[in-house]
Amino acid sequence: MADIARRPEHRYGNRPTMKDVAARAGVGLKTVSRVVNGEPGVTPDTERRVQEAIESLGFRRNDSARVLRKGRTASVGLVLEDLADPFYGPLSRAVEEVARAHGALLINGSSAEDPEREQELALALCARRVDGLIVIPAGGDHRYLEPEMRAGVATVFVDRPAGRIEADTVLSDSFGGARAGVAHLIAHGHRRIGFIGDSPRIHTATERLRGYRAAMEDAGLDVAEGWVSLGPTDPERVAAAVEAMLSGPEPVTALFAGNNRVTVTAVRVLAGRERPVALVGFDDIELADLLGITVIAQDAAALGRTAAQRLFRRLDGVAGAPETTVLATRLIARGSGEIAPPA
Amino acid sequence: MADIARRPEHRYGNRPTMKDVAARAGVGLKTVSRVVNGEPGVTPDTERRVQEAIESLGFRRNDSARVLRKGRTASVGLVLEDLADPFYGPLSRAVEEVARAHGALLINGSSAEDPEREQELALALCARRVDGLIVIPAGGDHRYLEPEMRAGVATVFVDRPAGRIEADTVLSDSFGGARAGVAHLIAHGHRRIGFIGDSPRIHTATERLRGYRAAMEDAGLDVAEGWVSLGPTDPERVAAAVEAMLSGPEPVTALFAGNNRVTVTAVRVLAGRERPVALVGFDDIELADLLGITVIAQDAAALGRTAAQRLFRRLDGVAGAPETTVLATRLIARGSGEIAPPA
DNA sequence: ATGAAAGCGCTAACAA
DNA sequence: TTGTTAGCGCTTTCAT
Repeated sequence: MADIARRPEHRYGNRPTMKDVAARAGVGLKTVSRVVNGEPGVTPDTERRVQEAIESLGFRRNDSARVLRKGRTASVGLVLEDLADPFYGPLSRAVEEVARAHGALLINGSSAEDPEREQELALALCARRVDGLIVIPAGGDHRYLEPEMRAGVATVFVDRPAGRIEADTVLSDSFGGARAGVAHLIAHGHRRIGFIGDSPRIHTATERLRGYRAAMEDAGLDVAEGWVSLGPTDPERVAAAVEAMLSGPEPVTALFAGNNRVTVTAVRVLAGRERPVALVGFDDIELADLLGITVIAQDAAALGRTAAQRLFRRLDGVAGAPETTVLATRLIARGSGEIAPPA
Repeated sequence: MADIARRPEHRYGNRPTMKDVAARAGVGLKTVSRVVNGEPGVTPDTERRVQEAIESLGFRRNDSARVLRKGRTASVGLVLEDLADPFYGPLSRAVEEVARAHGALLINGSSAEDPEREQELALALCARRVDGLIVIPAGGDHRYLEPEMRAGVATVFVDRPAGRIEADTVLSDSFGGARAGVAHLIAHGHRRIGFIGDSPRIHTATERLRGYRAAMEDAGLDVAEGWVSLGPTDPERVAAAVEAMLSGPEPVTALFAGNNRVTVTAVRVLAGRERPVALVGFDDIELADLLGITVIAQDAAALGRTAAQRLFRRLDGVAGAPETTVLATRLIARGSGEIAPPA
């Protein structure tokens, strides 16, 4: 049986095809196709024979071939930063639900905040001919997607705007949210307020910083050197930044945390101090209510849902210039943001 | 130009194919294929001409067609319960990382704890000829996957075992973890301990209940009626269950929470009470350290990583009987589990 | 080094 | 009602 050993790798584990089913049922290929796809024009008797052949052979239609022929994959791609981040889980789930309502599957990938990996992922998804692409940008230049978009890949950017390219976009109001959060601290009597945010490469980080500065300026307050710290959001860096702002001759009496990771670390550091420090964080966190953390909440699911709806509207043929939607944020006062400065 | 209007829907937005590139570059189709795939046997000059044609046309290889021909999709499917659940985010991310290391993309779908939806999703993924499938079971009968597995779809079950079918499986030690958690409460003096868990349809829920009963029995303690409550984990149901166990003539002095959602609700309810009640929860939660919640932690990422590694080992041709791996859990004492019962 | 032809498994278009 | 033919865009095989 030498030929068995020499047989080429069984494709798909050597699964039966419509041709096999047709042979087994003693009908034509197209008849099988009709039965499999529930198309009319098959007598009940023929249909039964085909069904039997399908079951005895364990046939399942190969959607790869179908896709090739039909030209639509019924799948959309989502490139996000990190699926393990509690902010992106609900976002992804919301996209999935909309996709499902449109009969599409979701393929997602994490860029790990690496622009090259973002590009690699997005292009791999395009090569698989996803019908549409939702991208949470890691990089600042998305011209690499221009040929794809021109070729008909519907694309929507979420959470952060696209770089150097015009495209549909859905954002949260980072500027307005941060401004409101800082104004809230000011309203509670604070004058020396620190801002700790993500790397300035990230659009939301700079927008939130802009909101902070606007609120300070609105109140006629100066921002001293050392009150602003942007950078990676690993616990070590953030903890050091918090400590620095709380030490020295003119320590801040309140902190604005630029995102969920920063907030968590800030809460941990502040928990170990005797003198209370006010805190408002961007993004809501699980159990924040129990810890009394005041936050600027954005609705991750709404972000995903809105983006996916925009995507499918485009796929349904709605043309027109790219649109940007900005979703409002919401201040939730829970205690930490209402602590008064020391007298 | 009537024919333009009558042209069929442009496939893939009418993208250029290798044939187009070949015509443009004045070479044969196969030469383009060689350049695109970096195969040898092309002179630098020819290669340059092909590259130019590729760029000017905005060509990108259609992986759908490639897949059809090659028989491998370089993608794996993951069917989980809900991507928005903080437990599954890290699990999914871990699977993705392993897949990426093997050059594969991850397609994931949420079953929403609905067995029919699980099946629908899993079979849709099979129809797309994913190379492998990782399933977190929602249903209790996976015989529907038998033909697929026989046909060569590598399949691994995670977090909960497969129903009525033999398959590779990766689990956390729910029984042992719960037993250790309840023993911990007993060691701190509790005799009346309540258990609130997920629906008995879910394997981990019954396993954890079994662990609870074992620990009680080990200590020679009876389990009174009303101390055990299994069911949906929505906040209303859980809150009612907690209240019920804390009222009446013989209220429990400690609670074991069967999963992260139950723990969160339990903490909220207990926070509103004056008399302290001890609590140990299954699954770690963000900020649990700050709230002093004692938990039995399982490593979601390790679960995903282990399952994915098993999957790719199978895809690499490692045969053999299905194996079940059980990962250990870890008790993290933070205070809530060390509260003594009222004297 | 290069290309022509066959075919992956399916659907669209058109017979019969 | 049913079947036949011709591709979808690519890779494989085998010539040249």
